[in-house]
Amino acid sequence: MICVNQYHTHFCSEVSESDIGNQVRVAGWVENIRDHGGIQFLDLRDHYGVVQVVVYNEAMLANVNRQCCITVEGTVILRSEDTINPKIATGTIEIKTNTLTVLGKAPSSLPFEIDNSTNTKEDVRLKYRFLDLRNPKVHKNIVLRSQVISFLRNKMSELGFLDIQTPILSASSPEGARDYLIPSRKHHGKFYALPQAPQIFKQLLMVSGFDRYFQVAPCFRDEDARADRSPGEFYQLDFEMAFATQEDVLTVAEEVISETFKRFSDKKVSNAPFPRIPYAEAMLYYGTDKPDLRNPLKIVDITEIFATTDFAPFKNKTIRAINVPDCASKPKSFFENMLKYATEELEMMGLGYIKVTEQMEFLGPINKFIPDNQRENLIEKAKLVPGCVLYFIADEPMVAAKLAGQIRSELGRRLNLIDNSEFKMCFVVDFPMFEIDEETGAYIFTHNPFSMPQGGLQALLEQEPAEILAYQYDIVCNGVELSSGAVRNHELSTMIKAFEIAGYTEDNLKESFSALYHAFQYGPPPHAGMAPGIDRMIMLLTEEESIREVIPFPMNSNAQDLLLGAPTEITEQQMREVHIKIR
RNA sequence: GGCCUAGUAGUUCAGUUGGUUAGAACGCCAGCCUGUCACGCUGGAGGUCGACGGUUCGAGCCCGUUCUAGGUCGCCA
Repeated sequence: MICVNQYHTHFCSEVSESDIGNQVRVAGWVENIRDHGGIQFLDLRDHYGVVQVVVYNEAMLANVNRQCCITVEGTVILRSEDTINPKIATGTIEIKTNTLTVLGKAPSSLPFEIDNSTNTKEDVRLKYRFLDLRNPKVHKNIVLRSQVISFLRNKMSELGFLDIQTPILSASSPEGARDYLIPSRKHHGKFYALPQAPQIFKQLLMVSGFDRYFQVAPCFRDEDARADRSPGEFYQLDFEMAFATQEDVLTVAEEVISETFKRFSDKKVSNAPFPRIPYAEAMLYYGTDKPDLRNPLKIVDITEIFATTDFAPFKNKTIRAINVPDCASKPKSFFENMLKYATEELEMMGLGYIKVTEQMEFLGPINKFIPDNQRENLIEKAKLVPGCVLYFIADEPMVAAKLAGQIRSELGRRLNLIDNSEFKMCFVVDFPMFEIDEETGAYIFTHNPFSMPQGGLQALLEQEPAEILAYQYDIVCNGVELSSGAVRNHELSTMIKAFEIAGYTEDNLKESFSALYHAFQYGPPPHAGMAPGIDRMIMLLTEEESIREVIPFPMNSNAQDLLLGAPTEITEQQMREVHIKIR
């Protein structure tokens, strides 16, 4: 693979015992210099690896600093037994330098230690990202990213999907995130927008008769960053299938996702088929729509046990409970700390619990509020066994569900119940189509106005909107939402009705989504798709906590590119051309 | 926009109750060193303690304002 030229005959990683006695040339960056007086050792690193270079003439190192770029010509020699370095792949040999040429100088003082760059303040790293990326650990993440994307592309092609590019300069969409806008020069006062996702275009491709589409799609959203959310732009494996059901999409997704995770990780990965968990069950058992299935704890609803209670915190509340096995013997501090977490972090009024003794007696202040005629029922419902602890969470229905979910996660963390050596996947399905806006009391789309309601037009006509489910699904890995997708609503009449429920007229629809509205009059096929987030996948594979660790040139959390300085000011002339004035 | 945390040497950090000349490690510079691989040894340079204002005899430390960064809530159909 190497291109033999004046710079190198071998990559640093390639020089081996089979080259002993031969003249070789290697090129790379000086990682370290150890000067012993009369003899100097250089660690020379390129993209592929590291090799030790020996210099017997100090004058050769006149302009050589760490991280400068050099090429070295020399003889490969075997290291003596006692000087072998088992820590590096080329540790049995070294290169005795004949000539050393500096190809690119570097200053003697660097902004940070390359080896340790990941511990440096992020703004400094990002300003010198080109140096940060020389850190083997950071470098490796980008290599992995490339390999994962290449694997995904091959896999999708293998499954018959066509890689089709959709426009980057596109139109602003009325729903969803804030758009990145680009002023038009030729059309005074008008703007392009960068796509938040290729949603409309991929649906149009389905109408165009392409059966299976995919794209490693850049998506742009002008929203604030999070540790796992890049500001500005991110990549999705966007795909869509014509004449497809929800199951068809899930089958493709679980094959692609499980194979990718297996290929690029040593961890145990869920085999297909992944569990399909209805949204309502996810909220009940896990208290979240992105359950971490590595956590064995499950939430149970015991509202009926306390139906007649006078205990004020439980009265007329939804009550959820979490059975924690082998927990009764935990020290007092464990329970105190959990209470502290509940009251301080979650702002709960309290966190009741009972301990179950060997004799199946209940200990704890909540005990006296459990009606005697419900004790057997509670044991059965919550599957109580000797030595377990049952935590109680009482509140309004949705609040109780979410708090129970947070308590469940925290218990999992504190009790080390999470097996970090596996990737556990699931699909969360059957999301509700509509929800009630807390401020206005009106129905709004829960997720996506393009989803097909389960039961179609008839359901929209006959059912209570809050009861209607959508063919809408998420893929979740270890509690991280990897993507969402849906069977799309391709029937204009159904779409009109759905928009009507959400308070929009047919004219609104026609105006906001004119392309779809127009195209769907010309024989749209049923279609469905999904868009797993590629950056998130790579984060999971590399176990990085920040998405910026897996993006070559990320923006900082304030949406600035510290290398190029974006966003930058532009000239008066540029502004005039696009008819923009800054106030 | 709200909240939390942080900001001290090039980097990572320590800095006691407010009290002498603000320290350490790594890096850098000079010297010594022919087998190191986190080389070693000796010496040295390097600081607007984020900024501004206040309290005080005296502020890195206390108070106020502000800026920057990271996290988080809102937001992300």
